[in-house]
Amino acid sequence: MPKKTFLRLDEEKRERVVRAAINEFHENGFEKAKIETIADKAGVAKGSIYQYFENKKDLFLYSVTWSMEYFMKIIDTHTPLKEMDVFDYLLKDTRHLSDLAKRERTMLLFYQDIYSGKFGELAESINEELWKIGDEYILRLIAVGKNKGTIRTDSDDQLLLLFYKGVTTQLKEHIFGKLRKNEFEVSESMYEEVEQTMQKMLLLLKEGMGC
Amino acid sequence: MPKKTFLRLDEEKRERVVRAAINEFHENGFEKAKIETIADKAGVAKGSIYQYFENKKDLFLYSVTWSMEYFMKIIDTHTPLKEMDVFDYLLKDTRHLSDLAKRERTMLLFYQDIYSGKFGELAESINEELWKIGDEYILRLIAVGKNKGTIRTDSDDQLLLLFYKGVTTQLKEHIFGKLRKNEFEVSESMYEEVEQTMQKMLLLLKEGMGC
Amino acid sequence: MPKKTFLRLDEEKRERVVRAAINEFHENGFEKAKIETIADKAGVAKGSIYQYFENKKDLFLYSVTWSMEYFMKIIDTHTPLKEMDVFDYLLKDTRHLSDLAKRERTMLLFYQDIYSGKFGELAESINEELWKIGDEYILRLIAVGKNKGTIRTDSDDQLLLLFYKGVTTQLKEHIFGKLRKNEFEVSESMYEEVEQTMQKMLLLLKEGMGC
Amino acid sequence: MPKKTFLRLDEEKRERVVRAAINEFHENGFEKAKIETIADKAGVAKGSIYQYFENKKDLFLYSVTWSMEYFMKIIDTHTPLKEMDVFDYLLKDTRHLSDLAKRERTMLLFYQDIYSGKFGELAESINEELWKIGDEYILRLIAVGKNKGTIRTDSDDQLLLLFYKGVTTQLKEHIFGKLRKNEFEVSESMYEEVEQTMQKMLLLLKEGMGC
DNA sequence: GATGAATGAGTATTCATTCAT
DNA sequence: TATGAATGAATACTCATTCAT
Repeated sequence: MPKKTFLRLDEEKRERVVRAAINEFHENGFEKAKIETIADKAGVAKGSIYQYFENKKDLFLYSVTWSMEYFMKIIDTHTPLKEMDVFDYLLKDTRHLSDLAKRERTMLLFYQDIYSGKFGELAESINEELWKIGDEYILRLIAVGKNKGTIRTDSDDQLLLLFYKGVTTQLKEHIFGKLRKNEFEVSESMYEEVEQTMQKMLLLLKEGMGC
Repeated sequence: MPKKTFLRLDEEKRERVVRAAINEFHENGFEKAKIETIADKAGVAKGSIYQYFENKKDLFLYSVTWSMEYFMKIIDTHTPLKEMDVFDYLLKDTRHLSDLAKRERTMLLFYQDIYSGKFGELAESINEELWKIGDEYILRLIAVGKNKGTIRTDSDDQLLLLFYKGVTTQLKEHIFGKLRKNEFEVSESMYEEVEQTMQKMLLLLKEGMGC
Repeated sequence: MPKKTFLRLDEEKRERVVRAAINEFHENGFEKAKIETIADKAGVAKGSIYQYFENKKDLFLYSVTWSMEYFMKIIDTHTPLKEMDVFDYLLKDTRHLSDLAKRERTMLLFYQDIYSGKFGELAESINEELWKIGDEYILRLIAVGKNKGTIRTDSDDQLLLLFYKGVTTQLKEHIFGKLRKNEFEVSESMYEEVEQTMQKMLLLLKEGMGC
Repeated sequence: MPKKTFLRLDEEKRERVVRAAINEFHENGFEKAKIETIADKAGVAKGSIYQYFENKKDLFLYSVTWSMEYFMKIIDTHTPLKEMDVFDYLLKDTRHLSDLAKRERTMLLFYQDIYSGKFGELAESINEELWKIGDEYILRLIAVGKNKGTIRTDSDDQLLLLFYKGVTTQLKEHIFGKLRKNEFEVSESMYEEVEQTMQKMLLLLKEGMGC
């Protein structure tokens, strides 16, 4: 809900402002984030921020929305929905992560903050919607898998979703943690290691850990 | 790292203070939590808090430690480590959750806040340790499982840990969410539903989702 | 002291701007009155206001002057100075009040604000002049009355002025208060009541309250 | 509605704070009055003001109440209600004004600000009560006068009240204006002049201006 | 040890005014 | 001339922390 003034600004400036906000919110959290710092980072006057947004919270909420839409667009581009396998999707999606992490590190970290509930009730409403969208996407993949015969049909979709999300979320966080440790510089050896982990995890996902 | 003064206090008062702190930190987050409110909730003077702890952060850190130790004790009591199966452990652990949720709701919610990274870098150091302890516990269970032949041996322990944690974490959150919705009042029918979900998830954990 | 630009505007626009200003200043006082709101109310751009007036104060001062001149014109029209009796004047003037209150409520309220000193030193200079003009008017009526023999001659004019103003001001405020309570809808019965109050007050003015 | 903290303070400090507030509010009006300045004038820290009062408005309202009660007390002391004549009351009251003006100039000016409606809706509720109390006082005097036969009985009390207030208010303002011009230094000659004005006005009050 | 009054650094927000288009 | 985006000075209010009693 930015003000009209903000919407009339040219794209470049708008992006500068939002990225500055995202950066500050990620670094300091909502409470400690300073509007002045955001303004400085964006190269505008403090007062201008208030011509663009109602208040700090408004700016924050917009930043959340913006970053989410940003990723949606990217994901849409890279993972053409139709007829994909859940398992392939995982591979593609996870591989894509390291690319993104390099180019849009801060935004990705911010996204993680939101996702992990760091901002608490602040981002809650938006966050819930985010979850729903993601869930529906996966549910469709599951349906496809059942049809194709790659996914067991004796388990209901919601449960499979839970299972899938649990495993993949953990995997992504694991990989992301590794990237962070290397400051997002991916060496060849590490790339292979990650690739192997993914493959193995995929196996567990398919076959389970029992015997 | 409370001051000596605090340690000399009688148990009951100490607990009152910590619980007040936990309550406030959970409700408002670190930044917005007010020392005065904590003091009021605990029925002591604001100044007294500063005779017990160095500062707000100190009190927070102690609250984190305290709540973790509190749960450790309980878990230790309820799940005697030796010779247990990972899968049985999951059932026991998860069932135990609803009991706890009723008796120690706030503290459990606080624990979740910590675990989910809501307090960011603040609780990080402590959090990491927590993770390690939990991980080691599960790793031992995995080793036991491999020995007994209930867990596949062609996957390395770290990967199995990742897999196990992903699934169980998600499951616990799912169940916890349900409890929260019902304001932690567990009906018989709901109990059965949860029980079933657990059983099914256990199956997926063992056999995987593929076919 | 508006700028030339303002004076070149067509009458209608000028009036729109001043009335918007009067409205805003009456509703919120000088400090809290917002230039932007005035601009909006007048249907012009905020920047335009600064092309018309030096600053907020300038606009305010002009609004004061404008409203005063507005009333002067009306009073002049309705109460032809010559040869009128002070007492008749009071009746005419007071009766006129309810008419005005209906047509130009806000402006009248604004006028009252000025008169009662609500704007403090801001309107002081202008206010003083206003007083002088009003006083001279009444002094002339008093002189006429003394000549005609309707006013006692053993009291000096300044004192009589003081006396007259005290009584009439109070009366007007009383009547105005009544009007306001009825939201300026004058019923027949109320009209008569007011009329009687005026007549009785007139008697006291003439004969005093002693016996 | 000051906070408990304020009420626990010793009298001297409380008075220092209120007087500082009155001073600042009178000099700059509500909007432009600075809490920091008030704190400085009172010799306390800015933050302390907020331990004493909820906010600026709270402090203001208390200042109004305080000053009104202050004058009530004084008036009560100086003008023993019983059996006094309205006309004598006027003389006593008015004479008393110059005394007060010297000793408690600022507070008297503040009182005038309130009375004249300078603070608008802010002081309205309190102001109305003030009016009522004052009115009742005078109404009683009028009743006494009618009984004694010093006041005409063919006019109803409310009207007489209106009349009396109109004249006396004007007179007081006139005298106060003179005092202000002389910076509240009363010379002997001026004293006599004022005394005469009062006597003459009293005559008009009794006998009216007609003949 | 307990208390709660005192302190002041820190910050979100407002809005008159300027100025480029 | 009209517009509305940009600016930053100004200020109420919060709250962790200190300290005298």
